[in-house]
Amino acid sequence: MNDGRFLSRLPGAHKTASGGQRSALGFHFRTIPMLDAGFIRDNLSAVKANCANRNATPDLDRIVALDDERKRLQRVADETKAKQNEISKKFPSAKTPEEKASLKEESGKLKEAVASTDALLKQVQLDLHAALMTVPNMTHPDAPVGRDPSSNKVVAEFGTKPNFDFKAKDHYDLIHELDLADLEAGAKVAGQRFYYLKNEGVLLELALVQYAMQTLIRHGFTPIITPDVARVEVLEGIGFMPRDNAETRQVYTIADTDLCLIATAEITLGGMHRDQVFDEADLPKKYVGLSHCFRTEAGAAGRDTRGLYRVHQFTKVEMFTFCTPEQGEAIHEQIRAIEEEIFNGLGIPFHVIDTCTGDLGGPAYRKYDLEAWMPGRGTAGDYGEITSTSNCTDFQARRLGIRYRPKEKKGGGLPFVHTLNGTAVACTRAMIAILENYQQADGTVRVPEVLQPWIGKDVIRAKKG
RNA sequence: GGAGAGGUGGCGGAGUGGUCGAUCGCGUUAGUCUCGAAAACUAAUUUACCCGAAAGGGUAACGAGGGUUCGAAUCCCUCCCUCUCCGCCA
Repeated sequence: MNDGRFLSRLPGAHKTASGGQRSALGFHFRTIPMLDAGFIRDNLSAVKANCANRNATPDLDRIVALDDERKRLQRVADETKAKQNEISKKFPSAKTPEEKASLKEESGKLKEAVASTDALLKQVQLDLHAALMTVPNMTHPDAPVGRDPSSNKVVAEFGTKPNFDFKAKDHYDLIHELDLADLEAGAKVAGQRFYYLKNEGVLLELALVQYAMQTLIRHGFTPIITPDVARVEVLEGIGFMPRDNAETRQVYTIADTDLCLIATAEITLGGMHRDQVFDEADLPKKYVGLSHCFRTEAGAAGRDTRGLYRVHQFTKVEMFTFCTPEQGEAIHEQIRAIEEEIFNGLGIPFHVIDTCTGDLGGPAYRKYDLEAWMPGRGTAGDYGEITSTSNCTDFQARRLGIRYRPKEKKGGGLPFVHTLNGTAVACTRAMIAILENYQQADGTVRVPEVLQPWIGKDVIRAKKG
Protein backbone atom coordinates (compact mmCIF):
# COMPACT_ATOMS: atom_id res chain seq x y z
CA MET A 1 0.00 0.00 0.00
CA ASN A 2 1.05 3.50 -0.37
CA ASP A 3 2.10 4.37 3.12
CA GLY A 4 1.93 8.02 2.31
CA ARG A 5 5.40 8.51 3.64
CA PHE A 6 7.48 11.16 2.09
CA LEU A 7 10.40 13.27 2.88
CA SER A 8 10.11 16.66 4.33
CA ARG A 9 12.02 18.76 6.73
CA LEU A 10 12.10 17.73 10.33
CA PRO A 11 11.66 20.34 12.98
CA GLY A 12 15.09 20.97 14.37
CA ALA A 13 15.26 20.73 18.11
CA HIS A 14 13.16 18.28 19.97
CA LYS A 15 13.70 16.49 23.19
CA THR A 16 14.48 12.84 23.05
CA ALA A 17 13.28 10.06 25.24
CA SER A 18 16.44 8.04 25.35
CA GLY A 19 19.04 6.58 23.06
CA GLY A 20 19.58 7.94 19.61
CA GLN A 21 22.73 9.20 18.10
CA ARG A 22 25.03 11.24 20.21
CA SER A 23 27.19 13.98 18.90
CA ALA A 24 30.39 15.15 20.46
CA LEU A 25 28.30 17.82 22.15
CA GLY A 26 26.26 15.34 24.01
CA PHE A 27 23.39 16.56 21.94
CA HIS A 28 21.00 13.87 20.88
CA PHE A 29 19.57 13.49 17.47
CA ARG A 30 16.36 11.66 17.52
CA THR A 31 17.29 10.21 14.21
CA ILE A 32 20.10 10.28 11.74
CA PRO A 33 19.52 10.30 8.03
CA MET A 34 19.99 7.50 5.55
CA LEU A 35 22.92 9.00 3.78
CA ASP A 36 25.68 10.57 5.75
CA ALA A 37 27.40 13.67 4.55
CA GLY A 38 30.61 11.76 3.84
CA PHE A 39 28.82 9.45 1.45
CA ILE A 40 27.18 12.39 -0.28
CA ARG A 41 30.51 14.19 -0.58
CA ASP A 42 32.19 11.14 -2.09
CA ASN A 43 29.33 10.32 -4.44
CA LEU A 44 27.92 13.73 -5.17
CA SER A 45 27.01 13.25 -8.82
CA ALA A 46 25.46 9.83 -8.21
CA VAL A 47 23.40 11.15 -5.32
CA LYS A 48 22.27 14.12 -7.40
CA ALA A 49 21.19 11.86 -10.24
CA ASN A 50 19.36 9.60 -7.81
CA CYS A 51 17.49 12.50 -6.27
CA ALA A 52 16.45 13.71 -9.71
CA ASN A 53 15.09 10.25 -10.54
CA ARG A 54 13.16 10.24 -7.30
CA ASN A 55 11.58 13.68 -7.68
CA ALA A 56 13.49 14.85 -4.61
CA THR A 57 15.25 18.18 -4.45
CA PRO A 58 17.56 18.31 -1.44
CA ASP A 59 20.29 20.96 -1.45
CA LEU A 60 23.26 18.63 -1.64
CA ASP A 61 25.89 21.32 -2.10
CA ARG A 62 24.68 23.01 1.05
CA ILE A 63 24.95 19.70 2.86
CA VAL A 64 28.60 19.36 1.91
CA ALA A 65 29.26 22.95 2.98
CA LEU A 66 27.51 22.44 6.30
CA ASP A 67 29.52 19.30 6.87
CA ASP A 68 32.74 21.21 6.27
CA GLU A 69 31.68 23.79 8.81
CA ARG A 70 30.67 21.09 11.26
CA LYS A 71 34.11 19.51 11.09
CA ARG A 72 35.85 22.83 11.50
CA LEU A 73 33.84 23.77 14.57
CA GLN A 74 34.26 20.34 16.03
CA ARG A 75 38.01 20.62 15.78
CA VAL A 76 38.02 24.04 17.40
CA ALA A 77 35.79 22.84 20.24
CA ASP A 78 37.83 19.70 20.83
CA GLU A 79 41.09 21.59 20.97
CA THR A 80 39.71 24.10 23.43
CA LYS A 81 38.33 21.37 25.63
CA ALA A 82 41.71 19.61 25.57
CA LYS A 83 43.31 22.75 26.94
CA GLN A 84 40.66 23.01 29.60
CA ASN A 85 41.28 19.43 30.67
CA GLU A 86 44.98 20.16 31.02
CA ILE A 87 44.26 23.02 33.36
CA SER A 88 42.02 20.86 35.49
CA LYS A 89 44.77 18.31 35.81
CA LYS A 90 47.19 20.93 37.08
CA PHE A 91 44.81 22.04 39.77
CA PRO A 92 45.51 19.43 42.48
CA SER A 93 49.25 20.21 42.37
CA ALA A 94 48.71 23.97 42.62
CA LYS A 95 50.01 25.03 45.99
CA THR A 96 49.31 28.69 46.50
CA PRO A 97 45.96 30.51 46.31
CA GLU A 98 47.46 32.71 43.61
CA GLU A 99 48.27 29.72 41.43
CA LYS A 100 44.75 28.41 41.88
CA ALA A 101 43.18 31.73 41.07
CA SER A 102 45.13 32.05 37.87
CA LEU A 103 44.17 28.55 36.81
CA LYS A 104 40.54 29.36 37.50
CA GLU A 105 40.73 32.49 35.44
CA GLU A 106 42.34 30.73 32.49
CA SER A 107 39.77 27.99 32.64
CA GLY A 108 36.97 30.51 32.81
CA LYS A 109 38.04 32.09 29.55
CA LEU A 110 38.25 28.71 27.83
CA LYS A 111 34.86 27.86 29.20
CA GLU A 112 33.33 30.83 27.44
CA ALA A 113 35.09 29.92 24.22
CA VAL A 114 33.79 26.38 24.44
CA ALA A 115 30.27 27.56 25.12
CA SER A 116 30.15 29.81 22.07
CA THR A 117 31.75 27.25 19.78
CA ASP A 118 29.41 24.56 21.03
CA ALA A 119 26.41 26.77 20.37
CA LEU A 120 27.53 27.33 16.79
CA LEU A 121 28.32 23.66 16.35
CA LYS A 122 24.96 22.64 17.67
CA GLN A 123 23.17 24.90 15.21
CA VAL A 124 25.23 23.62 12.30
CA GLN A 125 24.51 20.05 13.34
CA LEU A 126 20.81 20.80 13.47
CA ASP A 127 20.86 22.42 10.06
CA LEU A 128 22.90 19.61 8.60
CA HIS A 129 20.65 17.02 10.14
CA ALA A 130 17.53 18.70 8.85
CA ALA A 131 19.05 18.93 5.39
CA LEU A 132 20.12 15.30 5.40
CA MET A 133 16.65 14.18 6.38
CA THR A 134 15.39 15.36 3.02
CA VAL A 135 17.68 13.03 1.10
CA PRO A 136 15.98 9.82 -0.04
CA ASN A 137 17.61 6.42 -0.10
CA MET A 138 19.72 5.37 -3.05
CA THR A 139 18.03 3.14 -5.60
CA HIS A 140 18.58 -0.39 -6.80
CA PRO A 141 20.21 -0.25 -10.24
CA ASP A 142 17.51 -2.50 -11.71
CA ALA A 143 14.56 -0.45 -10.45
CA PRO A 144 12.76 1.19 -13.35
CA VAL A 145 13.48 4.88 -13.75
CA GLY A 146 10.48 7.15 -14.15
CA ARG A 147 8.65 10.08 -12.64
CA ASP A 148 5.28 8.56 -11.81
CA PRO A 149 3.43 5.25 -11.48
CA SER A 150 3.04 4.96 -15.25
CA SER A 151 6.69 3.89 -15.29
CA ASN A 152 6.12 1.02 -12.87
CA LYS A 153 6.96 -2.27 -14.50
CA VAL A 154 4.94 -5.48 -14.37
CA VAL A 155 7.52 -8.17 -13.70
CA ALA A 156 5.32 -11.24 -13.14
CA GLU A 157 1.74 -12.42 -13.46
CA PHE A 158 0.03 -15.22 -11.61
CA GLY A 159 -3.36 -16.93 -11.77
CA THR A 160 -6.17 -16.52 -14.23
CA LYS A 161 -8.73 -13.78 -14.16
CA PRO A 162 -12.21 -15.25 -13.64
CA ASN A 163 -14.39 -15.34 -16.69
CA PHE A 164 -17.85 -14.65 -15.32
CA ASP A 165 -20.93 -15.29 -17.45
CA PHE A 166 -22.74 -12.74 -15.34
CA LYS A 167 -22.16 -9.14 -14.36
CA ALA A 168 -19.54 -9.09 -11.61
CA LYS A 169 -20.54 -7.31 -8.44
CA ASP A 170 -18.11 -5.23 -6.49
CA HIS A 171 -17.25 -6.09 -2.91
CA TYR A 172 -19.47 -3.30 -1.61
CA ASP A 173 -22.58 -4.99 -2.96
CA LEU A 174 -21.41 -8.43 -1.90
CA ILE A 175 -20.74 -7.24 1.63
CA HIS A 176 -24.22 -5.82 1.92
CA GLU A 177 -26.04 -8.70 0.30
CA LEU A 178 -24.20 -11.27 2.39
CA ASP A 179 -24.20 -9.11 5.52
CA LEU A 180 -20.46 -9.30 6.04
CA ALA A 181 -19.88 -5.75 7.26
CA ASP A 182 -21.76 -2.70 8.39
CA LEU A 183 -20.30 0.47 6.95
CA GLU A 184 -23.18 2.67 8.06
CA ALA A 185 -22.70 1.70 11.69
CA GLY A 186 -18.98 2.31 11.32
CA ALA A 187 -19.65 5.81 10.04
CA LYS A 188 -22.16 6.50 12.79
CA VAL A 189 -19.84 5.45 15.57
CA ALA A 190 -16.35 6.31 14.33
CA GLY A 191 -16.86 8.20 11.11
CA GLN A 192 -16.61 7.75 7.38
CA ARG A 193 -14.19 4.98 6.32
CA PHE A 194 -14.68 2.96 9.49
CA TYR A 195 -16.62 -0.29 9.47
CA TYR A 196 -17.89 -3.18 11.49
CA LEU A 197 -17.15 -6.68 10.25
CA LYS A 198 -19.97 -9.17 10.72
CA ASN A 199 -20.65 -12.86 10.30
CA GLU A 200 -18.32 -14.51 7.77
CA GLY A 201 -16.60 -11.15 7.41
CA VAL A 202 -15.24 -11.69 10.90
CA LEU A 203 -14.32 -15.29 10.19
CA LEU A 204 -12.67 -14.27 6.96
CA GLU A 205 -10.43 -11.78 8.72
CA LEU A 206 -9.49 -14.25 11.43
CA ALA A 207 -8.89 -16.96 8.85
CA LEU A 208 -6.65 -14.70 6.79
CA VAL A 209 -4.63 -13.86 9.88
CA GLN A 210 -4.24 -17.53 10.76
CA TYR A 211 -3.39 -18.51 7.20
CA ALA A 212 -0.76 -15.80 6.92
CA MET A 213 0.73 -16.49 10.34
CA GLN A 214 0.93 -20.23 9.77
CA THR A 215 2.55 -19.71 6.39
CA LEU A 216 5.17 -17.36 7.81
CA ILE A 217 5.89 -19.55 10.79
CA ARG A 218 6.54 -22.35 8.34
CA HIS A 219 9.10 -20.08 6.69
CA GLY A 220 10.88 -19.57 9.97
CA PHE A 221 9.51 -16.16 10.90
CA THR A 222 8.94 -15.40 14.58
CA PRO A 223 5.31 -14.46 15.22
CA ILE A 224 4.69 -11.22 17.10
CA ILE A 225 1.69 -9.19 18.13
CA THR A 226 2.82 -5.59 18.44
CA PRO A 227 1.46 -2.51 20.15
CA ASP A 228 -0.94 -0.51 17.98
CA VAL A 229 0.70 2.74 19.09
CA ALA A 230 4.28 3.96 18.93
CA ARG A 231 6.31 7.01 19.80
CA VAL A 232 6.77 9.79 17.32
CA GLU A 233 10.50 9.18 17.04
CA VAL A 234 9.97 5.57 16.08
CA LEU A 235 7.61 6.65 13.32
CA GLU A 236 10.25 9.07 12.11
CA GLY A 237 12.89 6.38 12.23
CA ILE A 238 10.83 4.21 9.95
CA GLY A 239 10.31 7.11 7.57
CA PHE A 240 6.94 8.55 8.51
CA MET A 241 6.46 12.23 9.15
CA PRO A 242 4.13 12.45 12.15
CA ARG A 243 5.09 16.07 12.77
CA ASP A 244 3.64 17.24 9.52
CA ASN A 245 0.65 19.48 9.80
CA ALA A 246 -2.74 17.94 10.20
CA GLU A 247 -3.70 18.38 6.54
CA THR A 248 -0.86 16.26 5.22
CA ARG A 249 -0.11 13.96 8.12
CA GLN A 250 -0.72 10.31 7.30
CA VAL A 251 -0.97 9.03 10.86
CA TYR A 252 -3.18 9.76 13.81
CA THR A 253 -1.49 11.34 16.78
CA ILE A 254 -2.78 10.85 20.28
CA ALA A 255 -3.54 14.14 22.01
CA ASP A 256 -1.36 15.11 24.99
CA THR A 257 1.15 12.34 24.32
CA ASP A 258 4.07 11.71 21.97
CA LEU A 259 2.30 8.65 20.62
CA CYS A 260 0.73 7.85 17.29
CA LEU A 261 -1.57 5.10 16.15
CA ILE A 262 0.60 2.96 13.94
CA ALA A 263 -0.02 2.89 10.21
CA THR A 264 1.61 -0.52 9.89
CA ALA A 265 3.36 -3.03 12.13
CA GLU A 266 6.49 -2.15 10.18
CA ILE A 267 6.75 0.71 12.63
CA THR A 268 6.58 -1.36 15.78
CA LEU A 269 8.57 -4.28 14.40
CA GLY A 270 11.31 -2.01 13.14
CA GLY A 271 11.34 -0.06 16.38
CA MET A 272 11.54 -3.22 18.46
CA HIS A 273 15.35 -3.33 18.25
CA ARG A 274 16.16 0.36 18.13
CA ASP A 275 19.54 1.35 19.60
CA GLN A 276 20.66 -2.25 19.66
CA VAL A 277 23.71 -4.00 18.32
CA PHE A 278 23.21 -7.50 16.89
CA ASP A 279 25.85 -10.15 16.59
CA GLU A 280 26.23 -11.02 12.94
CA ALA A 281 25.57 -14.66 13.82
CA ASP A 282 22.08 -13.70 15.00
CA LEU A 283 21.14 -12.23 11.63
CA PRO A 284 18.89 -12.37 9.82
CA LYS A 285 16.10 -11.78 12.33
CA LYS A 286 12.77 -12.50 10.71
CA TYR A 287 9.51 -11.44 12.29
CA VAL A 288 5.90 -11.64 11.29
CA GLY A 289 3.77 -9.17 13.17
CA LEU A 290 0.04 -8.72 13.60
CA SER A 291 -1.40 -5.31 14.28
CA HIS A 292 -4.17 -2.95 13.50
CA CYS A 293 -3.20 -0.18 11.13
CA PHE A 294 -4.58 3.34 11.26
CA ARG A 295 -4.31 5.81 8.43
CA THR A 296 -5.74 9.27 8.09
CA GLU A 297 -5.74 8.94 4.30
CA ALA A 298 -4.99 12.63 4.08
CA GLY A 299 -4.91 13.64 0.46
CA ALA A 300 -7.17 10.78 -0.57
CA ALA A 301 -10.40 12.71 -0.18
CA GLY A 302 -12.98 11.45 -2.61
CA ARG A 303 -10.88 8.51 -3.78
CA ASP A 304 -12.00 4.91 -3.27
CA THR A 305 -14.84 5.99 -1.05
CA ARG A 306 -16.92 2.90 -1.74
CA GLY A 307 -16.55 -0.06 0.57
CA LEU A 308 -13.46 -1.36 2.31
CA TYR A 309 -10.75 -0.48 -0.19
CA ARG A 310 -9.47 2.63 1.54
CA VAL A 311 -10.32 2.69 5.23
CA HIS A 312 -8.94 4.34 8.33
CA GLN A 313 -8.42 1.11 10.23
CA PHE A 314 -7.57 -2.40 9.13
CA THR A 315 -5.82 -5.50 10.33
CA LYS A 316 -2.55 -6.54 8.77
CA VAL A 317 0.03 -9.29 9.06
CA GLU A 318 3.41 -7.83 8.23
CA MET A 319 6.85 -9.33 7.64
CA PHE A 320 9.94 -7.53 8.87
CA THR A 321 13.57 -8.59 8.82
CA PHE A 322 16.86 -7.25 10.12
CA CYS A 323 19.84 -8.54 8.19
CA THR A 324 23.33 -7.84 6.91
CA PRO A 325 23.79 -5.84 3.73
CA GLU A 326 24.87 -9.01 1.96
CA GLN A 327 21.66 -10.81 2.88
CA GLY A 328 19.29 -8.00 1.93
CA GLU A 329 18.58 -8.65 -1.72
CA ALA A 330 18.03 -12.37 -1.31
CA ILE A 331 15.66 -11.74 1.56
CA HIS A 332 13.76 -9.19 -0.49
CA GLU A 333 13.24 -11.83 -3.16
CA GLN A 334 12.23 -14.31 -0.47
CA ILE A 335 9.64 -11.95 0.96
CA ARG A 336 8.25 -11.33 -2.49
CA ALA A 337 8.12 -15.10 -3.10
CA ILE A 338 6.22 -15.58 0.16
CA GLU A 339 3.71 -12.92 -0.81
CA GLU A 340 3.25 -14.71 -4.13
CA GLU A 341 2.86 -18.00 -2.32
CA ILE A 342 0.20 -16.58 -0.03
CA PHE A 343 -1.92 -15.16 -2.83
CA ASN A 344 -1.40 -18.11 -5.13
CA GLY A 345 -2.56 -20.21 -2.21
CA LEU A 346 -5.67 -18.07 -1.93
CA GLY A 347 -6.31 -18.50 -5.64
CA ILE A 348 -6.28 -14.79 -6.41
CA PRO A 349 -5.04 -13.61 -9.80
CA PHE A 350 -2.40 -10.92 -9.40
CA HIS A 351 0.64 -9.36 -10.92
CA VAL A 352 3.84 -8.02 -9.44
CA ILE A 353 5.04 -4.47 -9.95
CA ASP A 354 8.63 -3.28 -9.75
CA THR A 355 8.10 0.26 -8.48
CA CYS A 356 9.78 3.03 -10.42
CA THR A 357 12.12 5.60 -8.90
CA GLY A 358 9.60 8.44 -8.81
CA ASP A 359 7.07 6.30 -6.94
CA LEU A 360 9.39 4.80 -4.31
CA GLY A 361 9.02 7.07 -1.29
CA GLY A 362 11.99 7.97 0.87
CA PRO A 363 13.14 4.81 2.63
CA ALA A 364 12.87 2.19 -0.12
CA TYR A 365 15.86 1.11 -2.16
CA ARG A 366 13.58 -1.15 -4.14
CA LYS A 367 9.91 -1.98 -3.82
CA TYR A 368 7.64 -4.65 -5.26
CA ASP A 369 3.88 -4.41 -5.05
CA LEU A 370 1.44 -7.23 -5.60
CA GLU A 371 -1.71 -6.01 -7.28
CA ALA A 372 -4.70 -8.33 -7.27
CA TRP A 373 -7.24 -8.50 -9.99
CA MET A 374 -10.49 -7.18 -8.56
CA PRO A 375 -13.37 -7.91 -10.97
CA GLY A 376 -15.68 -5.38 -9.34
CA ARG A 377 -13.20 -2.53 -9.33
CA GLY A 378 -13.77 0.26 -11.84
CA THR A 379 -16.09 -0.34 -14.72
CA ALA A 380 -14.81 -3.73 -15.87
CA GLY A 381 -12.45 -4.82 -13.17
CA ASP A 382 -9.04 -3.44 -12.32
CA TYR A 383 -5.92 -4.22 -10.37
CA GLY A 384 -5.70 -3.05 -6.77
CA GLU A 385 -2.69 -3.09 -4.51
CA ILE A 386 -2.72 -5.88 -1.94
CA THR A 387 0.86 -6.07 -0.71
CA SER A 388 4.08 -4.15 -0.84
CA THR A 389 7.61 -5.18 0.02
CA SER A 390 10.52 -2.81 0.39
CA ASN A 391 14.23 -3.23 0.82
CA CYS A 392 15.13 -0.16 2.86
CA THR A 393 18.84 -1.03 3.11
CA ASP A 394 20.24 0.94 6.07
CA PHE A 395 17.88 3.92 5.75
CA GLN A 396 15.73 2.94 8.71
CA ALA A 397 18.56 1.31 10.67
CA ARG A 398 20.52 4.56 10.66
CA ARG A 399 17.58 6.48 11.98
CA LEU A 400 16.81 3.87 14.62
CA GLY A 401 20.43 3.18 15.58
CA ILE A 402 20.42 -0.54 14.77
CA ARG A 403 23.86 -1.98 14.09
CA TYR A 404 25.57 -5.34 14.06
CA ARG A 405 28.94 -6.64 15.15
CA PRO A 406 30.57 -8.34 12.16
CA LYS A 407 32.29 -11.69 12.61
CA GLU A 408 35.43 -10.25 11.10
CA LYS A 409 35.95 -6.87 12.62
CA LYS A 410 36.95 -4.55 9.86
CA GLY A 411 37.70 -1.47 11.90
CA GLY A 412 36.04 1.87 11.44
CA GLY A 413 32.92 1.40 13.51
CA LEU A 414 29.92 -0.86 13.53
CA PRO A 415 27.89 -1.20 10.34
CA PHE A 416 24.16 -0.67 10.26
CA VAL A 417 21.82 -3.57 9.60
CA HIS A 418 19.57 -3.58 6.60
CA THR A 419 15.82 -3.73 7.09
CA LEU A 420 13.14 -5.14 4.82
CA ASN A 421 9.42 -5.30 5.17
CA GLY A 422 6.55 -6.80 3.30
CA THR A 423 2.83 -7.30 3.66
CA ALA A 424 1.76 -10.85 4.31
CA VAL A 425 -1.94 -10.08 4.34
CA ALA A 426 -3.76 -6.77 4.64
CA CYS A 427 -7.14 -8.13 5.63
CA THR A 428 -9.53 -5.70 4.00
CA ARG A 429 -7.78 -5.66 0.66
CA ALA A 430 -7.42 -9.44 0.65
CA MET A 431 -11.09 -9.74 1.54
CA ILE A 432 -12.06 -7.57 -1.41
CA ALA A 433 -9.99 -9.71 -3.76
CA ILE A 434 -11.52 -12.90 -2.40
CA LEU A 435 -15.13 -11.73 -2.48
CA GLU A 436 -14.92 -10.35 -5.98
CA ASN A 437 -13.00 -13.26 -7.50
CA TYR A 438 -14.90 -16.03 -5.73
CA GLN A 439 -18.42 -14.70 -6.37
CA GLN A 440 -20.88 -16.88 -8.23
CA ALA A 441 -23.86 -16.26 -10.46
CA ASP A 442 -26.32 -16.98 -7.65
CA GLY A 443 -24.85 -14.24 -5.47
CA THR A 444 -22.97 -16.57 -3.16
CA VAL A 445 -19.22 -16.52 -2.61
CA ARG A 446 -17.07 -19.62 -2.44
CA VAL A 447 -14.50 -19.77 0.36
CA PRO A 448 -10.90 -20.31 -0.76
CA GLU A 449 -9.91 -23.84 0.12
CA VAL A 450 -7.01 -22.84 2.33
CA LEU A 451 -9.33 -20.76 4.53
CA GLN A 452 -12.08 -23.32 4.90
CA PRO A 453 -10.63 -25.00 8.00
CA TRP A 454 -10.95 -21.72 9.90
CA ILE A 455 -14.28 -20.65 8.46
CA GLY A 456 -15.99 -23.98 8.69
CA LYS A 457 -17.88 -23.73 5.41
CA ASP A 458 -17.14 -23.59 1.73
CA VAL A 459 -19.76 -21.11 0.59
CA ILE A 460 -20.95 -17.82 2.01
CA ARG A 461 -24.65 -17.28 1.41
CA ALA A 462 -27.10 -14.50 2.08
CA LYS A 463 -28.74 -14.69 5.48
CA LYS A 464 -32.41 -15.59 5.65
CA GLY A 465 -35.01 -12.96 6.33
C1' G B 1 -3.28 5.92 40.33
C1' G B 2 -0.33 5.48 45.50
C1' A B 3 4.31 3.91 48.09
C1' G B 4 9.25 2.14 47.80
C1' A B 5 13.82 0.55 45.20
C1' G B 6 16.72 1.10 41.07
C1' G B 7 18.85 2.57 35.92
C1' U B 8 26.95 1.87 35.00
C1' G B 9 30.42 -1.69 29.24
C1' G B 10 27.38 -8.20 25.61
C1' C B 11 25.56 -9.94 30.82
C1' G B 12 26.24 -9.65 36.25
C1' G B 13 28.05 -6.17 39.49
C1' A B 14 31.80 -2.39 42.04
C1' G B 15 32.57 2.57 42.24
C1' U B 16 29.89 9.03 46.50
C1' G B 17 34.24 15.05 43.57
C1' G B 18 40.39 14.61 40.42
C1' U B 19 45.14 9.43 39.26
C1' C B 20 37.74 6.35 36.47
C1' G B 21 36.06 4.97 30.04
C1' A B 22 35.52 3.11 34.76
C1' U B 23 37.86 -2.75 39.97
C1' C B 24 36.10 -7.59 39.47
C1' G B 25 33.30 -11.94 37.71
C1' C B 26 30.92 -14.19 33.44
C1' G B 27 30.79 -14.31 28.30
C1' U B 28 33.32 -13.71 23.57
C1' U B 29 37.92 -13.87 20.50
C1' A B 30 43.06 -15.31 19.82
C1' G B 31 47.33 -17.98 21.65
C1' U B 32 49.70 -21.90 24.85
C1' C B 33 48.74 -26.98 26.25
C1' U B 34 46.11 -31.45 23.72
C1' C B 35 45.47 -36.55 18.69
C1' G B 36 41.07 -33.42 19.47
C1' A B 37 37.94 -31.30 23.16
C1' A B 38 37.40 -29.76 28.21
C1' A B 39 40.11 -27.61 32.09
C1' A B 40 44.06 -24.42 33.15
C1' C B 41 47.18 -20.39 31.80
C1' U B 42 48.28 -15.80 28.73
C1' A B 43 46.39 -11.81 25.99
C1' A B 44 42.58 -8.96 23.69
C1' U B 45 37.57 -7.27 24.16
C1' U B 46 32.34 -0.16 24.65
C1' U B 47 30.85 3.39 21.18
C1' A B 48 30.46 7.98 18.33
C1' C B 49 32.89 12.08 16.24
C1' C B 50 37.49 15.04 14.83
C1' C B 51 42.87 15.12 13.04
C1' G B 52 46.10 11.50 10.48
C1' A B 53 48.22 7.66 4.49
C1' A B 54 49.21 4.86 8.75
C1' A B 55 51.08 4.42 13.47
C1' G B 56 48.83 7.20 16.62
C1' G B 57 46.56 11.55 18.91
C1' G B 58 42.17 14.49 20.57
C1' U B 59 36.92 15.13 22.23
C1' A B 60 32.50 13.13 24.17
C1' A B 61 29.24 9.37 26.50
C1' C B 62 28.01 5.77 33.29
C1' G B 63 19.01 6.34 31.44
C1' A B 64 17.97 11.65 29.12
C1' G B 65 18.22 17.02 29.67
C1' G B 66 19.93 21.03 32.60
C1' G B 67 22.79 23.06 36.94
C1' U B 68 26.93 23.57 40.74
C1' U B 69 32.50 23.13 40.29
C1' C B 70 39.02 24.58 38.02
C1' G B 71 37.21 19.37 37.71
C1' A B 72 31.01 15.19 37.98
C1' A B 73 29.48 8.15 37.04
C1' U B 74 29.84 10.52 41.97
C1' C B 75 26.45 16.70 44.40
C1' C B 76 21.56 19.52 42.91
C1' C B 77 17.02 20.06 39.67
C1' U B 78 13.63 18.20 35.82
C1' C B 79 12.05 14.28 32.87
C1' C B 80 11.97 9.11 31.09
C1' C B 81 12.19 4.01 32.02
C1' U B 82 12.45 -0.68 34.95
C1' C B 83 11.36 -3.62 39.27
C1' U B 84 8.54 -4.65 44.02
C1' C B 85 4.18 -3.84 46.97
C1' C B 86 -0.85 -1.64 47.22
C1' G B 87 -5.26 0.02 44.55
C1' C B 88 -8.16 -0.53 40.06
C1' C B 89 -9.28 -3.46 36.03
C1' A B 90 -9.98 -7.11 30.78
